[in-house]
This record gives sequence, C-alpha cells and structure tokens, in this order.
Amino acid sequence: MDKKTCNSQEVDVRKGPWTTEEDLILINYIANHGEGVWNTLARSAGLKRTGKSCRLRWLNYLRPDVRRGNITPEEQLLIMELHARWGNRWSKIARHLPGRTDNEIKNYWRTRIQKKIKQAETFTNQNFDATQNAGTSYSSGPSDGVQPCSPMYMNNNTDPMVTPMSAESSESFWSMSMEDLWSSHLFSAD
DNA sequence: AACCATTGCAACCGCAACATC
DNA sequence: AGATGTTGCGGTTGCAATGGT
Repeated sequence: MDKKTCNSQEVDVRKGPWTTEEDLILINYIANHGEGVWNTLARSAGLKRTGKSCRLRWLNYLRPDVRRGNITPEEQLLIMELHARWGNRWSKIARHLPGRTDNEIKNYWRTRIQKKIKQAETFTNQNFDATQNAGTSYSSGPSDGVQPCSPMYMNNNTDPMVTPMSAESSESFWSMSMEDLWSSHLFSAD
C-alpha cells in the first residue's frame, strides 16, 4: 500500500493507473461543477488522488475533445516542423494539433521520431564524410535556428514512419470506450 | 509453450512560473 | 515584498502488450 499517512486528515493518496470508476467520478464531477482548483476538486469529488493527477488524467485522457489513435502523416510532419522551430516545447506544439495532448506528442516524438532520427544519423554518418556533415546533424540541439528542411527531416518525409493502417481500429476502440464513459456519465449526471 | 527483449503509453516527479493572500 | 498555494511543463519511469526465438 503506497499511502502517505500524515498526522491528520491527509489520508491515503492513490497512485498508479486510473480505474473506470475513478474516471467516471472525475467526468461526473467536472460535468456538474466544471474545472476548478484541482486540489479542491479532487477532494470534493471524493477521489483519493492529488489534484495534479486529476488534472493530468482529465487533460490527457478524459476530456471529450481529446483525439486518440495514430498520428497522421500530416500531423507527424507538423510535429517535426514545430519541433524544429521550438524544440521540446510540447505544450506549445500540441496547441497546433487540435485534440492532441502534449504528453501524446512527447511520447510520439521519443518513441518514433527520435528513434528514426538516430537511425538516420547513423546512416548519414556511414555514407557521408563526417566532416562534411558536421553542423547538419540534428543532435546539435533543437535550437530555434534549426530548419525543418534539414536532411534529417527530408529523410523522414520520404520514409513515413507511421503505418496508417491501424489508425482506424485504435480510433474506433477509443471512441467506443470513451462513448461508454460519457454516456454513463450522462445517465448519472443531471 | 515458454521465455526474453522490445515497444508504446499512462502516469509520476521535480521544477519554475504565476496567482493570491 | 515575501510566503504560500496552484498550475503547467518537460523529463523520466513502470508496466502491459507484442513480437521474436
């Protein structure tokens, strides 16, 4: 049991994955009262979570306008462009991709794009003289001056790393499960 | 069928900025 | 003006799912 028991009312704080029940409580509460001060919200809703955790859950997962499913090639391109411009300003980048969260974009970048860039870098280094390529390498840092048309990005353009084939299935799964949650919230909320 | 390695994602943590008292 | 609380952000971790041997 990972609970933090302080002297008084500071009872157990739940951590780890959210249950469907907790999701419903949060959805219901926000539907009825709106978003407010998250710490207060967590307490008032009867959730044994920190305000921080509630906020994160809501923003990244429960919000009705959150879009799930595979990143489209267009979105991927946009992410790469904006990352080249702003670096790891994930929330800023996310604002330009409606329905996407900073966390999702960050994960996507780290798990897919960054890996591909590394592979491309290795490939580049193997095929070109290192001195020729000094300065064009992405790993020189995502500074503001990095252009989106650098060799790395060109390589990514021609080699889409996202297979769009499974997008539909995962998206439909998402909309189904979220529909369940939201419909059950509509039943219980008035 | 069982085991191990890899991948992808949800969630946590720490910090800085901002707001309020 | 300083203290305290809250929010937002970016980095990191843990773990379930998946694939390979």
